[in-house]
Amino acid sequence: MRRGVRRGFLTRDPLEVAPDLLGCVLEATDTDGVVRAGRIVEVEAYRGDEDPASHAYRGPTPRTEVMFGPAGHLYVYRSYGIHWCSNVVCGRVGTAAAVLVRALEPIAGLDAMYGDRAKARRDRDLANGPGKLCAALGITGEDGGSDLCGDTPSRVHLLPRDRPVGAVVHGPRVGISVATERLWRWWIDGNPNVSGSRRGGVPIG
DNA sequence: CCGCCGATCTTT
DNA sequence: AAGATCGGCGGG
Repeated sequence: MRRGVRRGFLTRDPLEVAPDLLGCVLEATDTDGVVRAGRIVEVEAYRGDEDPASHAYRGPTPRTEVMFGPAGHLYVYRSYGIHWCSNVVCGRVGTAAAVLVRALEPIAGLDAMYGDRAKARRDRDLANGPGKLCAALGITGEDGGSDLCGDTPSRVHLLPRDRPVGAVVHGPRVGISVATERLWRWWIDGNPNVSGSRRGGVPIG
């Protein structure tokens, strides 16, 4: 049977998908067979064709190719030569929409996560940033293109919400120098696992 | 708590 | 040459 969210849930505009991903669970089975998982608490939307902050803004390249494909796959990129970062591809084939997963609340495999996050002292330090959560789940460039919906074999999956999500706020995306006026970052208000720069949030709606 | 900066790889 | 980051260090 299928494991993961329905692909149709992701075949929408990233501005709709992003807040809907809060509370969903990102899960990865590591090389020892240990399941590591966390609840998504912070996301950012990137809309390739008209978004100068998107890696896909200038059209497809070998790196960004997966973003132009079907929704529900994983786009992984190298950040500052050191970290890996994970995005959920969404939207229709031919568009380059994606949602960057910025932070998780760890819920399974915490002991294994500490093994790959030597600097973490508390649970909330394990995955409170896009590079940290990839390390915590053991996601690398080799996982790029994985099917998160589970229709084809994959060690990384995106699962539906397992509980209601509290108040959601949004604000500017982190670490970009263009299109900073767009409030395309969403997070769960007050959640201790949200990444460092969480100021400036305003209620949505 | 805050700001600065180096590490190190991919793309332009 | 710059970047969708992180963590160590120094100062307040």
